[in-house]
Amino acid sequence: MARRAGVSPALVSYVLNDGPRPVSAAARERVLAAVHELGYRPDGLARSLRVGRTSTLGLVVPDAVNPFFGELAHAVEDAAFGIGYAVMVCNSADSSARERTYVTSLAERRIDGLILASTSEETDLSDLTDLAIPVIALDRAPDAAPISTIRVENATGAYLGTRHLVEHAHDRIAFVGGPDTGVSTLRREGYLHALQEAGRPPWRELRTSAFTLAAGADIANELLAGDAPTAVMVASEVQAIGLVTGLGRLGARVPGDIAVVAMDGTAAGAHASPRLTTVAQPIRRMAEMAVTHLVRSPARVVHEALHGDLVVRESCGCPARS
Amino acid sequence: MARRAGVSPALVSYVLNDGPRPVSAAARERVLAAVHELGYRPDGLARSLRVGRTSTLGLVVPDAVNPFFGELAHAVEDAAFGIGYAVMVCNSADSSARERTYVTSLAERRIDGLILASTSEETDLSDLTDLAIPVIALDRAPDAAPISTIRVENATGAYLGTRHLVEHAHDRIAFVGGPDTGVSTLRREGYLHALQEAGRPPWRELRTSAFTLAAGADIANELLAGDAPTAVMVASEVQAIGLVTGLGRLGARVPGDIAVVAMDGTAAGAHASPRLTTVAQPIRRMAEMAVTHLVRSPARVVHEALHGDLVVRESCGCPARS
DNA sequence: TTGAAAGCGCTAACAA
DNA sequence: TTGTTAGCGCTTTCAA
Repeated sequence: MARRAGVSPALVSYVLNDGPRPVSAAARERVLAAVHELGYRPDGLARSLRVGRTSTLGLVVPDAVNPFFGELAHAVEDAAFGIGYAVMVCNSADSSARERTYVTSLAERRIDGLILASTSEETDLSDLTDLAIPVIALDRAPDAAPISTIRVENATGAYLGTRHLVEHAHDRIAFVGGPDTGVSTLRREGYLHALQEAGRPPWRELRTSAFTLAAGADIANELLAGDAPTAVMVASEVQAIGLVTGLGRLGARVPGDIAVVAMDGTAAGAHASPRLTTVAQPIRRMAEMAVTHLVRSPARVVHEALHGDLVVRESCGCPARS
Repeated sequence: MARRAGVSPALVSYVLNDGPRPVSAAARERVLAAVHELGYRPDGLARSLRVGRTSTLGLVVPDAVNPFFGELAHAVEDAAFGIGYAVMVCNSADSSARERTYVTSLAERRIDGLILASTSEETDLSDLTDLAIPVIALDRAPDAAPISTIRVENATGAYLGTRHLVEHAHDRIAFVGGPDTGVSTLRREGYLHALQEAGRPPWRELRTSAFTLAAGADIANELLAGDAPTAVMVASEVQAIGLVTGLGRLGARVPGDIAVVAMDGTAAGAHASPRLTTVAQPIRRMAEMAVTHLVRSPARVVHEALHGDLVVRESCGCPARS
C-alpha cells in the first residue's frame, strides 16, 4: 500500500489517523489516491495489536430474547456506537458453562471491557481480571472480586408494586418469581415486606422454571388451584405476559378476576393486553452508565443502585388511562 | 511466557494448539505449568493477524428487539457457538448510514463472514467484497452483486395466510404491511393473489411506520374506520401483536370482531393473547444454513427460498386447539 | 515534513 | 522433538 503510493508506511498511518505528525498536502493527496485506487481497507486487528485497544465491549446476558435483555442490549449498543465502540452480545442461555466459554472467548479477543448480566452469582472472571480488562456487573450483589455493579433497587421495586396491589384492597396477593437468582430473591423480599407492612399474609409463592413466556403461561394452573389469589406480583414482564395468556386460556381475566403487577418496563409490557402495570427499570440509563464507566473510568469501582418507577396501566385494575 | 517455561515460543504454540508438531510430555508439562503460573492468556488478535482468520461472524439486523430478529440472532449465535465462532450482532435501527458504518467496522475487524438482514435493498458491501469476506443476505432479492441469499417464500406465505382467512368465509379482508421494503411488498403480493384467486377485492391496505408494537397499535384506528374489514392479514407478528392491543383498546375483539393472521412464527406470537395464527418462518434452519454456508462453502453463491408453514391457532377464529 | 525500523504476540517454515 | 526466525499489518519513536 505504502509502496503503491510511493511513500513510507508511516505516512499512510499519519494520513489515515490525522496524526500524530503533520503531512504535506501533496503527500496526503498521493496516499488518498492510492487508498482509493487499491480499495485499501485498514486492518483493525493489526492496529489493535499495536495500540492495545480494540474499541469493542462485551455484553453477556442470559437471553436476549427476553425483552428486558433485548432492550438492554439495544441500549448498550446505542451507547457504545455513539462513542465509536462496537459490542459483542453473548447469550449464556442460563448455562454457566457457556458463560465461562464466552468470558474466555471475549478475553482472548481482547475486548476493552465487559458488561455482565449473569444469572449465576459465581462467575470466574479471572480471564478478564488477569488481563486488567474491566468488568461491570448488572444486577448482582457486590462480589468478592472488586468489580463495579449497577442494579435497580429490586426489593424496593417489588415493594412498590405489591403496595399498589394492597392499595387496590386485595388481601390475597400471590408472588410469582423465577429461577432462584439474586434478583428473584430480592424481589420476593420486597413483596413480603409490603405484605407485612400491610398486615397481610403472603398468599401463595410460586416460581417459574425460567424467565420466559412459556414458563409464565405454564404456571397459570398452579396459581389458580384451590384458594386462588385475587392479585399477583410477578418478578418479570416476560413471565407476566405469559401468565396473562395462560390465565386467559383457563378463563380467568386480567384484571377482572386477578390483578397483575410486574417488573421491568419494556415495550412488550406496555403493549401487552391488558397493558401491564409495572415497575420500570431505567434501562437506557443503566446501559449508558455501564458503557461510560467502562470507557471513562474503568479503574474506579462503583456500586450504583437505581430506582425503579411504578408505571400504572391496566393490569392492576386501575381505570384505563391513556 | 516462553522464556518463563524455559522453552521456545514455538513450543508454547504447539502445546496450546495441539500441533502441528508433536511435543514431548516433559516439555508439555513445563509449558502448562508456566501457563498456569503466569495466568497466561493467549492473544487472539495476534493469532488472527497471523492466521488470517478471526472465527467471528457479523450479523446486521434492523432491530433485534423485534422478536423475529431477536430469535434469529439467538439462532445464529447458537449455530455459530456450536462450531467455535462468535458473532457480533449489530442493529442498524433502519438507518442505512448506521448500517454502512457497521459494515465498515465489521470489515475492519476482519470478520470471517457477514449475515445481512437489511431493510434497505441498496447496501454498499464493497468493504467486505474487496476483502473477499463472504456475505449472505437474508430476505433480499438476488442482488446485482453476486452474494448468496436465504429467504422465506414471502409471497407464498402471505398467500397461505390470506387463503386461510378466505376459508373462514371472510370477504372483507384487509392487509397491514410495514415500511416499503421488499419483504412487505412480496407479502402484499401473496395477499392480493389469494384474494384474486377467491374472486374477492382487496378490502383495505394499510402500512405501519415501522415493524414495532407501537406502530401496530397505532394503526388500529385507521383499520376500523368506516367500512371496517372483518379480517386482516398482517405482514409481521410484532405489528399483529401491537394491532391486537390497539383494537382491544377500541373495543374490537380478536377474533370475534376481526380475525387476524400474521407472519413470522415467534414465541411472542404463540404466547400473545389471543394466540396468533401465523405463517412460521423456519428461523433456526435459516440461521444454521447461513452460518454453515459462510463457514463451509463461502465461495459458492446460493439462493435458497424456504417454505413457511401456516400454524393455526386462535386469532383467525378457528376453535381453540392445544 | 518524511523515512527507517522496531515491535505488538502469535504461527509455521526451516534448520538443527 | 525442539529452537530460530520471519512476518502478519499496523503505529510510533528516532533520525534525517
